Amino acid sequence: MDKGFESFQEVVYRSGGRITRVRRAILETIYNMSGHFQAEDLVEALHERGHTVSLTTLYRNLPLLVKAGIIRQTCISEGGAVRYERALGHEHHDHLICSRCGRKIEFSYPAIDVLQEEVARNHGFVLERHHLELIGICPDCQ
Amino acid sequence: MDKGFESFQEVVYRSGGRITRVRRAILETIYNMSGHFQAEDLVEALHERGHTVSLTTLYRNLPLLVKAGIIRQTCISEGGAVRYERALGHEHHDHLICSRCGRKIEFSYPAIDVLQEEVARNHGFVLERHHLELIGICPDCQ
DNA sequence: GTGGCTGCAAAGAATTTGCAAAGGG
DNA sequence: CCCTTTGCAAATTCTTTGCAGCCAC
Repeated sequence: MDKGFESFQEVVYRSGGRITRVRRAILETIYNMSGHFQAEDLVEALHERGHTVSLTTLYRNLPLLVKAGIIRQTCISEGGAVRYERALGHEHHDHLICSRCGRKIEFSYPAIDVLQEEVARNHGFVLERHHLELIGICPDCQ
Repeated sequence: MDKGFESFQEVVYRSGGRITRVRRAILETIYNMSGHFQAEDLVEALHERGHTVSLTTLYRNLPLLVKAGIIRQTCISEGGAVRYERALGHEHHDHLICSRCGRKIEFSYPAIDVLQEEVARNHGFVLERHHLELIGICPDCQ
């Protein structure tokens, strides 16, 4: 819980920034977000919790939140806005996505990660992260 | 070569459309594209080959080209425009991306595909396609 | 010929930037 | 107190739509 605040604080201070009421509110609201969200969803969630934050401010803070490891961008290919998901306390995972109903299932499969490391090593890369998205038809839609 | 024309023609006709000079030009230009490109790159390439095609028309044709399997959307997470790559005569592959210099390396690793099939099966999904992106630091940037 | 296609200009959606006022340390 | 942050409005960027004329079949 506090872990996120500290790393955010560190990122902010290190870039000459300050911890403000708005930033605290954003952080707190993100802790209570689940699933994928875009900038506008987050503003809405903030409003529901009684905080008034503009979209502009949010857009300015998102990069800091990513850098602090509080959220991460997802690679879900749905046209339009950039999607994020909580990263803190939410292990890395990949997605199975139904192309008919859009249902998203999170999974992780260590054996795949091992092979990815292998590919990276073969090319001399030091792997930082990955995005894997499996698109298909879910049982209900078949 | 002609294979692409035929499948495009089929998609166009099946939706009550017509094969026009502009569509032929787009198709021909895509055959000569390499790597990733966005709508604007394609218009430029068309101009260089002496064809005048508007961005509007291109945007209207991209979905048809995707449906015909001529191009596919890539999942490269760089903010901004949607990226495509040639699909025809260009086997499915995944990407290794350097987070420092942006270099992109294509690879394919059948063993990973096998495991992906396994994951999908475990969840009752029928797999249609996938996107895999490995982000790390390339040998030159280390 | 008729109905789809094209280009232009204008509308839209998501994100960014300029600026003056508010607020953190 | 100084300098960052904020919110508003306006600007940008990418994409979509409306409409009149053009063109494929």
